[in-house]
Formats: sequence, C-alpha cells, structure tokens
Amino acid sequence: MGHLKFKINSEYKHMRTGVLEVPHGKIETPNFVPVATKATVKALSSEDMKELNSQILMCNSYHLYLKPGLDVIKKFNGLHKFMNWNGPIMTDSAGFQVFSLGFGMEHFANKIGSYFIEDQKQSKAKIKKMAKVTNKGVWIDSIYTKEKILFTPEKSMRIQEALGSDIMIAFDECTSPYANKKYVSESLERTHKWAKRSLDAHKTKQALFGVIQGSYFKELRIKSAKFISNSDFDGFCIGGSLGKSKAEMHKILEWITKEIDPEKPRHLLGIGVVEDFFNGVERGIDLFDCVGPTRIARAGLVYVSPECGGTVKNKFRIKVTRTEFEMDKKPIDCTCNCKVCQNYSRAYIRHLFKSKEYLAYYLTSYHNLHFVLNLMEQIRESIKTGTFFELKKKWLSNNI
RNA sequence: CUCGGGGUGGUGUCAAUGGUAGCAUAUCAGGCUGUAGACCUGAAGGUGCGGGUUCAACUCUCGUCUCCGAGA
Repeated sequence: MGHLKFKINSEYKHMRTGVLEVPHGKIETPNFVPVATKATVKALSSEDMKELNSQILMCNSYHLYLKPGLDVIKKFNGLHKFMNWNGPIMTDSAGFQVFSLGFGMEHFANKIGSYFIEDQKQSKAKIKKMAKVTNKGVWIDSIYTKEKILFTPEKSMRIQEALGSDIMIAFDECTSPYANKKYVSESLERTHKWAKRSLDAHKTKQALFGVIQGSYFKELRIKSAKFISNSDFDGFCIGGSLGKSKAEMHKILEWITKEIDPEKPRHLLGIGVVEDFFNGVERGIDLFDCVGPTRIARAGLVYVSPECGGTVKNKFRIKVTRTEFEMDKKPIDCTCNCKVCQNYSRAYIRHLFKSKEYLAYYLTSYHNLHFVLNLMEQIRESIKTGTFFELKKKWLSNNI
C-alpha cells in the first residue's frame, strides 16, 4: 500500500464527498483531473493550473518515457520539479496507448465515440496500428521514430517511479469497443495477471490504482471488479469501453461500484462531459479525467451554462468561431467568473481563432477547465447540502 | 501607339495529349471522452468577354477588353 488516505465525509445515496490525501496535497472529491499528457496541460502553464484551483493533474508514462526520457526527469528528481507543479500528480500507465495507438489508430475508433460517429466519413489516410499485444507485455511503436518498445507492468512501474507521481496506475490492456466477448475475456485474464505483476513490482510508497476492465460485458465487469477489489490496490480505475450508449455506461458503473471496496477512491478513466459528471457522481465515482475540455477548446468549442444558450445539439457548448459571433461583445459564458469571461468577448476570441493566434488556445482552454472544475465544485457542494438532484435537474432538464 | 508575354474558384497555381476543370490556401459547417494528430470530415466556389472550327474548346482560331514587360 502506498501513501494515500481517503476520508469520506458525506454520503448521499450512492454519491459521496471526500478528501484524498497524497504526499503533494489534498484532493477534494468528487473532482476532475485535467490531463497533462506530456507534462503540460496543452496551452496552459503550471501556474495557470494553480490559478484554476486544479487539485491534481494526470501525466502519461508512454509519452514522457519517449520524450524527454527518464534520464532528464530523474535529473529533476521527478515530474513535480521538472514541470514546476507542486500539487498531486497521477500518471497513466501506457495502457491507454495499447488501444489508442493499436486498434484505435487502425480503425479510427475512440473509446466512446466510435459508435456515434459511424455516419461520418473517416480519414482517407491509412495508418497501421502501432501496438502489438502479447502476454508478456505490449510492443508499442514510438510516435517519433520507428522504434518498437516493449511495455510491461514492471516497466510501467519503473517509469512511474521515475516520474515520481503521487498516484500510479497499473498497466492494463484498454480494449476496443468493437472487441467481442471472447477477446475481452482473454484480455481480462491478461490484465489481471498484469495487475498482480504490478503489485509485485511495486517498491515505492507511491499509491497504486488497479484498473477494472471487461468492456460492456456484465459478467466480465463484475469479475474484474471483484478481482481488482480483492487485490492490494489503493484505489480503482474504471477503464476501457463503456458501452454503446450513455445508458449502458450507467449500468456498467452500477455493476462495478456494487462490487468494489467503498472505502477506496474510484476513478473513471477518460470520461468527462457535463452529463457524465452528474451521472458518474450519482453512481459513486470520485474522480474523472478527460482530454475533452482542452481538446475541444483548441477547435473553438467552449462550454456555456444552460442559461447562456448552447447549440440545439449540445446545450453546454458553442463554437466560438461561428459567423454569428463576429460582432458579439458578450463573454463566452454569461455566468462565468473566470478571467477570460471577465475580460474578453466572443468576437475577440473568434478573431484570434481566425487569425490563428496562439492566445486563442490559451483563452479557450483556460475557460473550459475553469468551467468543469467549477462544475465539480458545485457538485461537491450539492452533495454536502443534499441538493444534488436540484442541481442535476437545472443542468440536465431532460434527464440525459 | 508598336512589339512581346499573360488572363482558370476569394487568392495562388510553368494542374488538365482537343475528351470528368485538379491541387493548395482562404471561406462556411460539423466532429473530437485514461491526447499520434492547434487535428479530422464535409460543403460551397472557377476557365475575362464575344464569334468561329469541332461530335467535343481552358486547350486551336479571329475579334475585343484587360494586366505585365520592353521600346517610342
């Protein structure tokens, strides 16, 4: 067991608020973990993240192992000094790259959206998959060279030790949403063996979370939840494909949370749009991470509160690059008190995008993260005061 | 005025043997859920003008307008 304390303060139905304490600080839960894959939240600095009251960041083993490499990070005694971030850091194991650079790259699938974007034509470029799974580990190509690197549970642990994260994640196989039950079942056996190997290779006091897999198969999800919960992990991650619809994702979460130790923190990997926060928290999720807020920000998509009018299709966001905002003096979000909304207009931000000015990415990334971190704070507050469902209703009026 | 060389989407293009007008960029619109991708997908948009030859003209030809260069 690593250095981690998790204290649950209040519970309301299946949801709870708590404080997760790790060497570099405390994290109030439920909370959102901004993703800083290559030791930076894209377009933002560590000082910005502090200003945004982000309580933790997530970095990535695969990417940092390739660049700058462990020698550089060891020179700084870990990521915290290297990236000038004093707060908690969790590190992903490279398990997601097994999917994203493997099946995902070959089939242009993403772990959630693949079912919902089938009507869209996919890129014409033919890309070969860059990951090959074996029982020993996974051969993943470098994205920079053609070099093939074997990632194993032991290697992932060594990388994460060098990164010095507060919370490590066990190396797993993130399976494709298209994988059939036979494959997922075999993969799950492998992931469970790897979980044991990660625990055996765990030599430091860093906390270690195990990953529950099993795709959308009830039997496999429950099996995985039991197995990981009975192992000596400090917390749980829920990974992999979460079904073909939001309804299915909610069911999967319910199967899992019933089986796992309620005293330990639960992290839902890679999930995080507005409705997911409400629906996840309601089913007992403590932490979310997601690239969504920062990725869509760089394409001009910015979050808005329901009363500020999103699009018909998605009432939580607008595309600030649209012609209709050319003369718009209003801030991105009429209720937001972030520094971007206090100081800049939609028209100006639209102009920055049209001119390809870097500031565009900064302002929209900043706002989107403020938005989700602020929303999580509201959710925490609502659990404490027993007003969660009122808040949920205000945001998701039509029961998403 | 003379001689020469040009006029192809908004822009660029020594892209198109007389035979489906291509590419880039800009524009417009979608999309992105443990970040390969400040990207991907889609749409709209053109042969300066007028004749002639031909089954068929951006392409050959005549005229005209216009731009560039040189000369007077």
